[in-house]
Parts: sequence; C-alpha cells; structure tokens
Amino acid sequence: MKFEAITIKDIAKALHLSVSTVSKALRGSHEISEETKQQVLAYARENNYRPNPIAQSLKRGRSKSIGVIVCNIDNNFFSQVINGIESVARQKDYNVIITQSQESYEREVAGIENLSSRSVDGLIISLSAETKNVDHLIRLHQKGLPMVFFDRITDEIATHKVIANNFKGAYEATRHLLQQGYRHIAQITSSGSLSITLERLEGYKKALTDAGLTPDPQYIKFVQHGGMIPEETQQALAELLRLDVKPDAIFTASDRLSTTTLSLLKKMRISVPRQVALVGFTNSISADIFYPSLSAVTQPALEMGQTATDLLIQLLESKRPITQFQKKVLETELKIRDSSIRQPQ
Amino acid sequence: MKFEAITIKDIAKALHLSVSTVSKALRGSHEISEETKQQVLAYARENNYRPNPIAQSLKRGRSKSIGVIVCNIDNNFFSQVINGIESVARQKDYNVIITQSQESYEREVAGIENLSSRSVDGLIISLSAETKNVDHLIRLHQKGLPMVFFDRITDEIATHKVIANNFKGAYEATRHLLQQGYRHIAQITSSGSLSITLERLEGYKKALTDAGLTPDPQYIKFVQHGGMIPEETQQALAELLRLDVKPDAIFTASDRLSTTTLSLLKKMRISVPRQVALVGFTNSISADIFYPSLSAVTQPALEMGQTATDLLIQLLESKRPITQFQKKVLETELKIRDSSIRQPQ
DNA sequence: TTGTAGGCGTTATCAC
DNA sequence: GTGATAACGCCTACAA
Repeated sequence: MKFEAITIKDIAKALHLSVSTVSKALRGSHEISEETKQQVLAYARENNYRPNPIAQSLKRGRSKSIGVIVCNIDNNFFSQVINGIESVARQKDYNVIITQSQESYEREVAGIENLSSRSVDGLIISLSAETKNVDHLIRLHQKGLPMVFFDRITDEIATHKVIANNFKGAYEATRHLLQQGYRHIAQITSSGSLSITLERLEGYKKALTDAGLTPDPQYIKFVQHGGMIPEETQQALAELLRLDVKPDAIFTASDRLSTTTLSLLKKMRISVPRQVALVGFTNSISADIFYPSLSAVTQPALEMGQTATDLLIQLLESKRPITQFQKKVLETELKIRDSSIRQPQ
Repeated sequence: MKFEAITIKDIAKALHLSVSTVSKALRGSHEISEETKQQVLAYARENNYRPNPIAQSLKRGRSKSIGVIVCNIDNNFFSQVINGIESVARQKDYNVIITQSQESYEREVAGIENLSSRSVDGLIISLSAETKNVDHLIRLHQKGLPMVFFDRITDEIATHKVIANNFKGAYEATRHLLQQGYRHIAQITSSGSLSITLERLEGYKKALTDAGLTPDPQYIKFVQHGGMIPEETQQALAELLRLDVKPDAIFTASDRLSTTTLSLLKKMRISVPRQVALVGFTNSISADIFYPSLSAVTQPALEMGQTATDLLIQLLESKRPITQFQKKVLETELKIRDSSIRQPQ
C-alpha cells in the first residue's frame, strides 16, 4: 500500500513555476511577488499540501522527534510521566517515540541504539532495573546526542536530570511509621543498582537512626525487577514474614511493589495495618479505594514528564552548547490513609 | 547541538571506494568481492556505522513507524494496549509514535493530521469521546493511509478492527447483578457517540429484557468525557441517587468510570454492595485490593494491542491491496468479587 | 522576481 | 567487480 501525496514539485509543474519559487512562496519569502505567493498558497491549500517531514528532517539534520525509554508503560507512575512528556512535546511540535526496556539491560541497549542514530533528536531516559553500566549512553552522549534523565538517573553523565525528592519521601514515610509506634520497619525496594533505590534507602535509614534505631539489613529486601515479576515480590515478602522478629510495618519503595505487596498480604490473609502496617510509593489514583486505603508517597509524575521535556527541548534548540546542567528535585507528597494507622490493641 | 555520525560517504572516502560499492558491500550484495566486503564491513563495525534511517525513509518512501492515537495514556486499559503495541512493533522494527487526544475532537484531528502526511506508515486508532464525525480519517484512508481501529471504532471506514466482546461483557455483568437479585440496575457509561458505549448499552439492555425487565432511560447516564473529568461522573452519580426509586446496583461501563464511581461512593459513605452494588469495566490490576474488591469485566488489553499491530503491519507489508478486512472480537472476562455480592439483609 | 544547481544519505540502475 | 549517476522531497546559495 502506498500513500501518495502532493509535493512541491507537483505544485511547480501545475503552476509552471520552479520548485524553488514554490518553496520560497510557501515560506512567505520576501523575494516572491504577492501574486505568485497567493497563487501558490491557494493551490497548496486546495490540494492539501503538507511538506514531507522526512525530507525536511534529512535536509535540516533534525527529526523533530524525541525518544523516550522507560521500563514499562503499564505502570501508574510512568504512564503519568509519559502523559506529561507527550503534552509538552506535542505543543512544541515534537513527536514522541516510546520504547520499553521491560527492566532488561539488553532491551534498553537495543532500544536506545535504535532510537539514536539520528532518528531522534534527543532522549528522555529512565534506566532499567538491570542496568549497572551506562557505557552505551555515555558513548551517545559524547557523540553529542542530547539526553535528559528522570527518576532512575545516573551520576556518570553530565546533563539535565529530573527526580522526585526520594530521600525526603522515604524519610517522611518511615518517620510516619515510627510516629505511629512501629519499631520493626522493613523495606521492600527495587534493584540496588537504581538511583531511586539508594535514595529511598537512605531516607529510610536516616529516619530510623534519627529515632535512635539501627537499620537491620535483614529487614531490607531488594526485588531485582522492580515488581514486574510478582514472584520476586512474593519471595521478598515471605522472607520478611519468616524472620524471628517479624516486621510490624513495611515500606514499599516503588509503585508496582506497593500494589503487589498489598495484594499479596490480602491473599495471605494478613491484616493491614493490624498485623503489619504498610506505606508505599505509588501514583495510583485509586490508593484511596484500596483496602485498606493505602498510605502513600506520591510523586508529581505529570510535572516530572513536563519538566524533563522542557529541559530536553531547551537542549535541542539552544544555539550554543550548554555546559551548566540542572538537577531538578520535585517534592513528593505523603498521603496518610488507613494502611499505616496503628490500631488499638 | 549537533550529533555527527559516520556516513557511507565517509567510508567510501576512507577506503578509496565509491559510495555505491560501499552500499552494496554493506548489504552483502553478490556483486562485490569477498575481500572488499570484509574490508567495508570491518571498517563499518569499527566506526560504528549506522545507516541513517531518515535517508532510508526518504528513499524507500516508508518511515518504519506507526502512529498511535488514544484518548489518554494514563489509563489502565490504554497503557496495557500500548504495551502490546510497542512490544510487537519493536520486534518488527517499527517505531511507535504516541499521541493523546485527551478526549477532544480537535486534538484528535490535529494529532492525526500531524501523524499522517507521511511521517508515519500507518495508524492505530481509538476514537475520542467527542468524535462524532470521522471525515478526517476517511480522507486519509481514501488517500491510502493504512489504519487499524481498536476499542472505539467506526463503521464508516472499511479496515481491520479489534474490539472486545463488549456486548457479551456488559450482558454478563448485568446478568450477574440480576442473578444476585438486584432489580434496579443503573448504568453509567461514556459518550453516546462511542461504539463501545452502544455495544455495552445493548448488552445491558438485552440482559434486562431477557430477565423480563424494561430498561429505564432514567437509569442510564452518559458521561461525555468518559470519566476523564471527575465532576461529570459525580453529577451522573448524584442524579441516579436522587431518583425516586434509587438504583440498587450500578454498572459502570469504562475503566475510569469504574474507579471514579467507587471512589465517589466511598466519599459519600454509601456502602457497597449493601446500599448499592457495583460492577464495572476495568483493567486495573488492583481491582482485588479495592474496597470492596471490585467485580469487573476485564478486556484482554495487551492482546488487543498486539493484534491491532499485527494487523496493521500486515496491511503495511502486503504486496497487493487488501480488500478483505477482519473485525477481531476478543473475549472479556467477568471476575466476580465482593462489590456485587448481595448481602443478607 | 524567478530559476538553476547542488546537497542532505541512501539505494537502484546501468555502464564500464 | 566496481563506479557513476539519478532519484527520494526539500531547502538555499547563487545566477539570471
């Protein structure tokens, strides 16, 4: 199947003009007479002429599209971020090309490889859970491909970054549990190679030590694929519940982990918060209709997507090379609901 | 910022060959000597040569990318569909360009206009809630742009379509409520111009008449923007609860409507299912941790995305024009949970 | 004011 | 077996 469309050449032929005259007329050049301009414009409109973006891209050396790579789009947080990305990009006339890594390092490398090589002007990236090495990105960055990181970032590349205040979010969540009187607070978190994991871990530890407690490694469970594989979460949870001193509260440090853990606890008929309290990172808009309603750290996901896109487009459209980079830290919000409220014994 | 990369010309210059020789060598042509081939391939690999996809697109007249337009990506159902689309497309080496209509007709027209004009080889479409007229799509289709519809489809364009068995899904949901003994079953649904709305409405009505009941228009509330605007849903719900004979059960016919309605009922302190039962269409993976756990019609969203993409790529890569079109109907699944189980009085 | 020519990177055709 | 040339559609010096 082919999709034939009218070109500048067709217009030129029809109007007995040269392509350059038509081209100039279409862009309203001063060199062209009013009369010719009108004629060309009218013909173009009638025949619904659209410049071929591919030819324009080839000529200009920019495709007016940006690549996005996330672990998985079917996730409250990431779909909200992409909503933000798409809105800003569309407004500034950029296409958004989405790729999922599915938390796999290989897929991330392949996806980014594919997006780059000039089919994309820049990249918006959140690293996969498996990614420990970012050489593939360093190479591209050195070659001059602009990129902005969000959420799961890396220190090894100097560019704009947008994250939530993960430290503070985790700190507040943990402190809240402490204030409720819980003392054996476990954490289920993503892969230890992710920036978000470390930041949230630090916030959690700081809250514990500020309360005079010593973080216990036994209470910290890493789930390698960030909750995408329910069995991994299940195992982490089972290990926690098998400890001699069972946790009386759990802090789940990512979106999928939070909903999965709540679901697993329900299946195991473990009462929340009576037997174990729960606070999680989640951007689910349904956290208030969970049972129990889920106390949650929420990230400004839409804003994160918008900000990342603004920063990337700044990079793309800047005349001179940018050497000062921003790391924007957006505030999280702790919404306290039932899952963490201590019940009278 | 520029992103310079090596071209076929650079290779030719370096190796003192002509561009055409290099081009052929790279694609393993028989015409080229083994020796030259190895030389070129080795040089290309060393210097990490990637063909410029934009130049290839211009030459071939196809961009190897497909456009997707949905109302909103931040939605369980649609993000799952897009997950499916992306997976298949990536595997077949197509880029996926996402656009959101935000349920606005104007945005849909603009988005599609932008995706077409040859920046995209084909389109995967789910119509916006506001769309009553599909002339913008008919025009493109007649010009030869391949497209596949899913979920919210139109009869006015002959092409492949993929939908869930909405009639049956709604029928079973309603019948289940009837079997539980509910007699005043209301429906909150999307815009009346959407195919899914009509199909689900028919299933609902058929279940009622099969049970000897007469559908009452008062019990059917249309929400124009499919739940994207909570106030609209709230008003629909309020109107239902203001009726002389209040509904004893509600069937919510789309994803966002279901979660929003449950949330609103909770805020109004209306007990579900005791005061009013609820069954909804939703693809939330968290329906079992809602309070009460939500009886739900689930669509095979991932499969829908995969199927739509397979069909589109068939269209794109077919040698001869296709005139026989499929309408694939995928089965829904009714998961009965607490929100619809009649309580002892 | 309009037209010619060349180039963006790749590929296909045809000549050597 | 290799290379010159033209073409995809658009843009832009430069020439007329």
